[in-house]
Amino acid sequence: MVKDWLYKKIAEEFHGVDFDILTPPEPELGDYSTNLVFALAKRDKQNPADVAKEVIGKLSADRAVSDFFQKIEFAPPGFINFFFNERFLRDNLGEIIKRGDKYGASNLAKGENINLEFVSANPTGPLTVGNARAASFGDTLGNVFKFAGYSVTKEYYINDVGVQVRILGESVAKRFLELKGEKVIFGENLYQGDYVADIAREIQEKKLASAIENDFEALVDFCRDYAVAGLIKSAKESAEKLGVKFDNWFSEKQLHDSGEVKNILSVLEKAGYVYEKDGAKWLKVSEFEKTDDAVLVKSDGSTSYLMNDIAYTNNKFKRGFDKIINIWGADHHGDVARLKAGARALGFEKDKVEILLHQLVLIKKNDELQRMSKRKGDFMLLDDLLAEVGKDAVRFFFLLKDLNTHMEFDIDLAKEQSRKNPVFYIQYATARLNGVFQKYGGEFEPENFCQHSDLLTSPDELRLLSRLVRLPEIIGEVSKNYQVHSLAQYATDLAHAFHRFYESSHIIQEDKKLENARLCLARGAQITLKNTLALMGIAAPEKM
RNA sequence: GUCCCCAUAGCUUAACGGAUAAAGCAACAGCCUUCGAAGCUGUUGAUGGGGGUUCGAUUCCCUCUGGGGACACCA
Repeated sequence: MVKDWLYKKIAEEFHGVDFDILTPPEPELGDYSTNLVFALAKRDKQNPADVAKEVIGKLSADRAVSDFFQKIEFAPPGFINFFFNERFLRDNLGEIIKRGDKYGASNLAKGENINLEFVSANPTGPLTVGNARAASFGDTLGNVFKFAGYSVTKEYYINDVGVQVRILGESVAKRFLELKGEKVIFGENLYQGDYVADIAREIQEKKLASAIENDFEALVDFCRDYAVAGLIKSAKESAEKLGVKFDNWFSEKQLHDSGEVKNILSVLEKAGYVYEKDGAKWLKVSEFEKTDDAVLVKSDGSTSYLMNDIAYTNNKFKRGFDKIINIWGADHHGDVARLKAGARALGFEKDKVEILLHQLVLIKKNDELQRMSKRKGDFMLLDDLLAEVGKDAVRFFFLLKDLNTHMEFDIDLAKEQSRKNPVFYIQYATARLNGVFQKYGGEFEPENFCQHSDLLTSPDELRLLSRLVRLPEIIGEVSKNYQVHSLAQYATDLAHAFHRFYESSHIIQEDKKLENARLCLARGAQITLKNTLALMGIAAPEKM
């Protein structure tokens, strides 16, 4: 990656100074830029122009620098701008075509093993629109990790133990009894959604519970297990419709059955991080984080969510992961410090557990915001949205935005705007590219076609070439800063550069050498776009 | 009451502390006898209020206002 290379180069020449490699606001100003001169001028109390002259002189003398850049110039008040060497851009084009669907991939991470957990919605209802944000983001981040050379497991944690699923079981059981004509009190604390009654009807129609229908507790247990199994299956199907495939569905139940929860509790106790108060056992969170201590074992003897999650975290490390990353909704913000404290109490290093929070998706209805609540049965199903809008538009809609963006999801607006979703702007570029090669008809032969790439000299051709260089750099950055939306921004930028090229430069034409050169560029753009879209889990259609 | 997040163009969003704040949609004006006009070019238009730090602040700090979220022996 040129950007990293340039940074290291400058850092070598001028140590002890803080600087950054930036992208200039206008392409005309160059491909990279550095603010090094601001720092140097201040430190040495010198005029920026003089400092810049010296810096440029030093860098230009370096052969490797001039291989990458043909022009390096000072821009007041204190920037130095770098312009790609056209020869480098053409060489890079050859590299893209050679690497094909591997362009952008690297083994920088050397196989470091990451467990990426996301969505993990309680199996007490179907996936909703709110889950689509974490799903789109997590899946794409995982793809980027893999491309950057990490070994990644995408994981979904199933809370199939505890109060919530027990309430689900009770809800289904009562609907079941209702169907049999019994009068039941269906409290507000039960799950109100229609899907509960659907499951109950299924149980009745298949006569699955006839042996236990007079034993309420047994009925609840059965309904719970039956409903959870069905809802997990439905979550899998919904996720797959969104193009998300998890590598592992991890059941909380197995943590209890295997005795791991108890083991980890005693490990924590032996390490001295647990104390008793008010009949409960508490974790000394405050030894690690500026937060209150939290309960591990409730006074009724059952373990808390936190305790289970600490055992789960331990289980992940036991499976050999070097790093674990959880993507949680912002409503779990308060739990971040507690889980991290638990991991550290077990002796895991601070930065081995990372938790990314995304702001919640709010549903707007009748001009009123409301959180989607599974309990109240008040939500929009992911499946319904996908049926209306389509996978690609849904994914891109979420991927364009920073995780900290608070989103108001107006369903009618989403439907209306789906037609002008920016994803089609990008997909239209892939369709146009396909059209070009179809029109050309012949085989694409890189050896012959790309030997004329020095004919690519127009501003639009060079701009497109310089965009293509960026993909490996974006992937490297996203794999470190998790700013997945910059990949989506890049895709838009790339499509724009292509559309401009396409409009200004006719590809199929009389001059066969120029035609070859432009076909070569078109192929490079096609590969880069396809790879970018593939990372986002979005199709690159040949026709629209 | 305490803590976290957010406020940028009419709308949805970008901008590792850097240059004239960038895109899409909407509006307006142009561009199809050649590869797909779902495109291209141009115009209008924005950093919630007040302080501070800095050579430089949308970005960092304080404060006010307005929104979202969390403050359980629920998960």
